[in-house]
Amino acid sequence: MPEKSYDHKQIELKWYEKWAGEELYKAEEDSSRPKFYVLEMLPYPSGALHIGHVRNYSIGDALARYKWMRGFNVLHPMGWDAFGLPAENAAIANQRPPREWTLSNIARMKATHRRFQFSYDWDREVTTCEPDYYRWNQWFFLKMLERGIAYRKKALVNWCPQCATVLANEQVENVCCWRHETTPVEQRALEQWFFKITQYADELLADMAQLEGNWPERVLTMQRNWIGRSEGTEVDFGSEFGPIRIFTTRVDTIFGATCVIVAPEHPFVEKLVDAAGRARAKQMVDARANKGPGDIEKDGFFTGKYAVNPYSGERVPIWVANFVLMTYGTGAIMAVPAHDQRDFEFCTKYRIPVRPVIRPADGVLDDPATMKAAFGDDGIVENAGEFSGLASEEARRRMTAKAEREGFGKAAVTYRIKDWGVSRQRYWGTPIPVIHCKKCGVVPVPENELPVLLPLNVEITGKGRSPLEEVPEFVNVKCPQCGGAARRETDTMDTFVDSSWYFYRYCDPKNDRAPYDPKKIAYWFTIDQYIGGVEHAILHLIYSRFFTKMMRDIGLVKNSEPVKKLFTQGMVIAEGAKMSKSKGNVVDADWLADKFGTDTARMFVLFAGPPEKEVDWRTEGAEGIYRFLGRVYRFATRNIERARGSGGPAGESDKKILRKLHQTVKKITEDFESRWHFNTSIAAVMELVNDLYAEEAQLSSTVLAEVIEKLALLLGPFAPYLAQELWEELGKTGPVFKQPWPSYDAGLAKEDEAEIVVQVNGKLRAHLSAPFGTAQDVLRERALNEPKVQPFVNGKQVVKVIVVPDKLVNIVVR
RNA sequence: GCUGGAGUGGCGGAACUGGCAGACGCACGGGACUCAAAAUCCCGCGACCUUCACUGGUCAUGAGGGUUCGACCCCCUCCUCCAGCACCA
Repeated sequence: MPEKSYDHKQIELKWYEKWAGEELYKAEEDSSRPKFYVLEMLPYPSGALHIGHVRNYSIGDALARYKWMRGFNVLHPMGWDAFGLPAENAAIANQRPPREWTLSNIARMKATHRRFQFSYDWDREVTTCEPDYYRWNQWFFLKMLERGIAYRKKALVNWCPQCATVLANEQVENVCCWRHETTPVEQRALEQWFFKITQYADELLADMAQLEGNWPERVLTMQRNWIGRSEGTEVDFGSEFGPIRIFTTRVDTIFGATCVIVAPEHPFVEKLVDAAGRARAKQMVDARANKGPGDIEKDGFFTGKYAVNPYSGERVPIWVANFVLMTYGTGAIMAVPAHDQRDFEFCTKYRIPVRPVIRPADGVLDDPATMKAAFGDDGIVENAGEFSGLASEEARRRMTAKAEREGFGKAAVTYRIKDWGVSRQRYWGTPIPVIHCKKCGVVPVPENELPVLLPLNVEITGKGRSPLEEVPEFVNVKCPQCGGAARRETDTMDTFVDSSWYFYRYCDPKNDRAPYDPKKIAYWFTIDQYIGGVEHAILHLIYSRFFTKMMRDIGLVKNSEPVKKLFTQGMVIAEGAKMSKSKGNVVDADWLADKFGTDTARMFVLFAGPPEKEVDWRTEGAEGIYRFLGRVYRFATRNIERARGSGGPAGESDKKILRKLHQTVKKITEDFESRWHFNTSIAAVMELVNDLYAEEAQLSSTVLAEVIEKLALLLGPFAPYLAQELWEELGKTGPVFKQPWPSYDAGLAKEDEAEIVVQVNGKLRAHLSAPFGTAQDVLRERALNEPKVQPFVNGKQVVKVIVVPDKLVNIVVR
């Protein structure tokens, strides 16, 4: 029974070929609904694979295999595999585009767009550009257009000069493009397509209540901040040019308002100031657009005009200032320097009076002459006419009521979230299915003409116009309504549109009449467990919640939320930078899989740390995993003959190993059920194998057989190829991960005797072992008589002895 | 600035409910096997003190304080790092 050396290449290739094309995970609809797990692995048209995906994949894959072995019928929607497994779930694999189509497209994008990183062997089947997705994205777009959820308007939008495209607000980080972190975005006024996500702002917020506890708190916090709901009051300040409407959450402070400030982009600026003033305002807008990360100095000027406070009748100056945003509230504010820190800073700079009108419940009004900072808390309103003496909250209520009664204002809710700009001037992405006709206006492409596909003969110039504009066959069309000459829309959709609903398509991937059959969705949804990266907390995860609500309103789905439980794995960091698709840093994972095999690569990624934590990517430790797998393989192969025999000594070693084995099964089972800390699961298997090496010679055939079999099963989720190979070596057939997960015997896992720790004043002094359930006073006596304890107790007074049954004795002396 | 999260050996990380701090792995050192090397197998590996040695002890979980018989874990104050948001009225 010579051992075999571990040849990962030969093993993995063998099973790769055997499994190719097989539907290994096949979920069927049955009376007990299977679990629905989704890994965030998107069939982006641009979907390149990166290490973050590899990690995500490894976590989800191990988990899905485990669930599968537990008898859960897991729908595990992987159409392709990061580490060289064949398409494992043909049941859900997307219907692929014709191969030639895909390859020519890729070749073209590769050739013309160097920035675009491809890291994967495209000759293997990889989901890339999907006419299927285009079709249904377009279908949804038309439905949204009908309902006014998709609309077009001229708007100030974020423009990345490097990408030469428009970006959504969500894709702007630190005023720079998410793909070019040092390139500030510009503001441009362009005709753009939008999705009215603001219509769902309230619901997106309210429904978070049902996600509480099932989604990571930080994701919910981020979404809450992003939606940014605040309740307040809109108030019209009168002026000779008509009312200037401001928004405030603190109308109770309005008697302290000493000026009105409008944003430099505010439409009133035109009327309020002369050409010089307009130039100055323009300057402010530009300065803000070009500012780098960090603060800009507060800056403003007086317009020379005044507005009237409708509550007090007081005339206050109107200013223009750079810190007031056109994109929030009404684009105009009242400045209450005494009770808002920003206003305080601004007004002190320009010597605008500070007038306190709120005092703490048990204090007095601040003295403006000595104030160092604004008093921003609620309190008691003073010097406010009929409202004097009221608490802030009550004052707000009554003041708002008065505004409504007298028609100069109203209660209002403002959101930070803005409508989702989906227009992109990129080549890849779903073409927006509308036609512009001089006579008929915007005409939707008729449903039976979908999908509108991308032309292949394009040149990608990066010049700031969609490359599609340069393709006359694509652009010049007949108007579907009047038949006259018309132009096809050349903007393509943000790829986040694809990712907003792709998991619905998993449930019905071959449907060619609709994106999916609502009955199938009703069966599968809501997703039980979604696994993805934190980096999508506010992009993808808000968009897909919005899409679900939109689809529900169209009558396609019944659920209001797409995902019941969310798990966000930590990002992969390398040399201080996060690994992401847009940077194309993919080499390491491939290199790892190539050098040590996919089993080692997958297991190493899992061993690197707990999955919710960030990991610093370094490959030094991978050899340890490779060594470990080799140890397992050699142990199994050299003992396989012995394991087939019978009998042998049933000695101490047997007992010890059996106990360790059952403890290991218990530990890994628990890790899978609760924490998903696979790093400790793997450590546990390593411990078991270390013990096996120590006891190897003394083991009986029976125990060897049990141990090798369970080892194969335990390794199934982490190292599927090796596990399968061991399974075959054992003379068993069929895929190892279709075997039931091994059970453990709690009795066997238990130690014979409890090991009791003896402490003196909390310091460890001795160990003793005693049968489980030994009486407290017996433990107490034994501990006190322990020789190693004597020197610390002698000559001292024993004050107290604490006994924790089966665990510990602590002797307190003085 | 605000909101989350985290600080444990040379490194990644364990310690799950307040009960043996450093599991497991990497790196490193030593030994066995070998003509030799690789591979493999075995042993050691927080710091300091003590002992010829066996051993024994002290200090250690970012810093300081508190609660407790007992604190990496709970509470207070502070520091540092990471992430998200950042003039949101």
